[in-house]
Amino acid sequence: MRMSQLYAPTLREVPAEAEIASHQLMLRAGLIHKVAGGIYSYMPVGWRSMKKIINIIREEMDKKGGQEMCMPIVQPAELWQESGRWSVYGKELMRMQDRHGRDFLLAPTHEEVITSHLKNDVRSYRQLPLLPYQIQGKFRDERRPRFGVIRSREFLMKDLYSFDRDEAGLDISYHKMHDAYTRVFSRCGLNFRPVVADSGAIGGEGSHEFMALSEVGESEIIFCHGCDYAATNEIASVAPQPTGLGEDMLPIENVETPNCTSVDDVARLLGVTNDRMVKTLCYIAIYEQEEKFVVALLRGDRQMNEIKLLNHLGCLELRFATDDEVRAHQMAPGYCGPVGLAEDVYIVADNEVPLMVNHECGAGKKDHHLLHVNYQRGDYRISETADLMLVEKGAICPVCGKTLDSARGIEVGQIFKLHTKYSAKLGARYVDENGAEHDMVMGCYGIGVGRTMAAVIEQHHDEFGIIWPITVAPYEVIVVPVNDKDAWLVEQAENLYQELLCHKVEAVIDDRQERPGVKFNDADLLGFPIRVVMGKKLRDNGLAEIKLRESGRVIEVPLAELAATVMELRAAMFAGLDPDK
RNA sequence: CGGGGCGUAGCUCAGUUUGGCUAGAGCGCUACCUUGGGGUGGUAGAGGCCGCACGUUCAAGUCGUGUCGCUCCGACCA
Repeated sequence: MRMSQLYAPTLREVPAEAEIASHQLMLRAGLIHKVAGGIYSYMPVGWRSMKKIINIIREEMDKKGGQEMCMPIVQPAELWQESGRWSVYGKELMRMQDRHGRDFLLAPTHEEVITSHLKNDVRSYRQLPLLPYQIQGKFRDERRPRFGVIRSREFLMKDLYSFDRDEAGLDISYHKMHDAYTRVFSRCGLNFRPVVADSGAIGGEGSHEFMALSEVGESEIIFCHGCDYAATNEIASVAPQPTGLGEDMLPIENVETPNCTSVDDVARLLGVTNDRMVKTLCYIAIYEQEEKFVVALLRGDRQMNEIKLLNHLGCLELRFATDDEVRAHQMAPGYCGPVGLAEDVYIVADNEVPLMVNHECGAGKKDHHLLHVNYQRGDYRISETADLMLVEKGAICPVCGKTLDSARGIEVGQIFKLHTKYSAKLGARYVDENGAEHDMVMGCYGIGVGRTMAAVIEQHHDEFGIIWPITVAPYEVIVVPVNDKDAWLVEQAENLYQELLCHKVEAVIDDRQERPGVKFNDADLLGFPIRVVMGKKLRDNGLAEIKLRESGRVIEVPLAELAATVMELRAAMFAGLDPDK
């Protein structure tokens, strides 16, 4: 490609709308254009990089027995009514009607369609397992699109679905995908980590997210330095650390605590630390048919993980109870406590709470708290205990007992075990060797392609621009003749360029009538892994200069060895990102 | 969805407080000259529904109402 012809609308200044480096660079390098909020075009240079990522994914999926296909993004509501998601999925699901007034949607994911195909096409265990996949656009009407292509509404995703005859088969498929994902992200040059995850609205048990480590990531991950434990903070658990262990149980005291409605205030007034308190949170759990008042108990210094609570309750939504709703259950807002609550109130406690000795808590009466409360003595009732706390840095690893650390990550992929959630609803069954019918056992496995590209840039850039790993670089080499008035120099550059093309090297020649500084800056911005500069030194000493974008290393090479050297360097870069080497 | 900020040239932004000539700058773009190893210097140009609508006024980029869009924080989310 000739730089003079390349459709790469680069920007010298940083567009005002972009906050993070990858978004700014994608805009500045002309990789993407915004069409509407959360909706982007991939421009030619950006799309070349996307195609590289797609090909890597495709190769790894095919290696594991995946079979590529393509499903529609516009789907009829009936399918989603059958699976139950038409009513469950919220406003994120883009719904619409056709000219006849029939309901359709823009697919945010494709479980329904693929499952309905398998239902029609697969009868026998002999046809399983099957691993169909596609690389398709998806649409989710995000409340708040952000960070360019990282959280967009329309996005490109690879989604593979596994269909097995039983759980053992699912385990095999799941492990295949875990391995494939590790290879995909390694080849893309990402610093990533698979972590145990919540399976969210898609449902099912067993899930890993693949996190590209980055400070601008939207997810927090909790991991252990002492062992392999790593999980999203949505699901991370810890070893319980109840306070007061070994103390004698003291009699309950009712004390006045005027105007102290927060844990901090009360603890300060009583002269205890927050971890000696139990906080009582009142929620309204919203189910499809009903609403339920829920009291949740947590050690005073912990934060509630509402995702855990929501999953535990099995409800659709969760909100704080209003002051009136709290009063309706014989409690005072700001002074709630579990002691003396009516029998019909559902009380769920974090695992730590029932083990705590002599804790303080609200008295259920305005301006009063109770001291030395003990569940084990029967001071109050708990309906159920569960893991409810939000795990933070510094907590204790549930596996090895060491201290946990935290980091932020961009979620570039996720794998789920769906089990029979969709096959049962949609009737995707097969007959085994004994003639018995079973639901197929499913898994689903997604990779955000655009997000992966953004994560690569987020991890590989400097103040001058993008530093592409060669495996996903739009072009591999740029040839820069320094002086376009020097015919001999231009000719040498052309020769090299043609020779590289002959060897299937993806090369660009900067044939623009620009100052060297302009060419160098654009080369840095666009992030070509290898830059060849031909200038004065070539004329005077017969030496061209090769500069590597990543290390900044400069090598001076005689003209005769130039092409061979470029190809060696290129091969070494590929080898460095090959998980088999 | 709640709260804040912003919509003026392709991009970054002045101008709006206190309404008043023909709406500005830098970058980019076009032509020519100059320069030729890190965004060279110069000359001449092109480029604007001042987001949209309605209203107030002799007069609106500037004031009011509405609306659309963008953005940040929060809530939420495979």
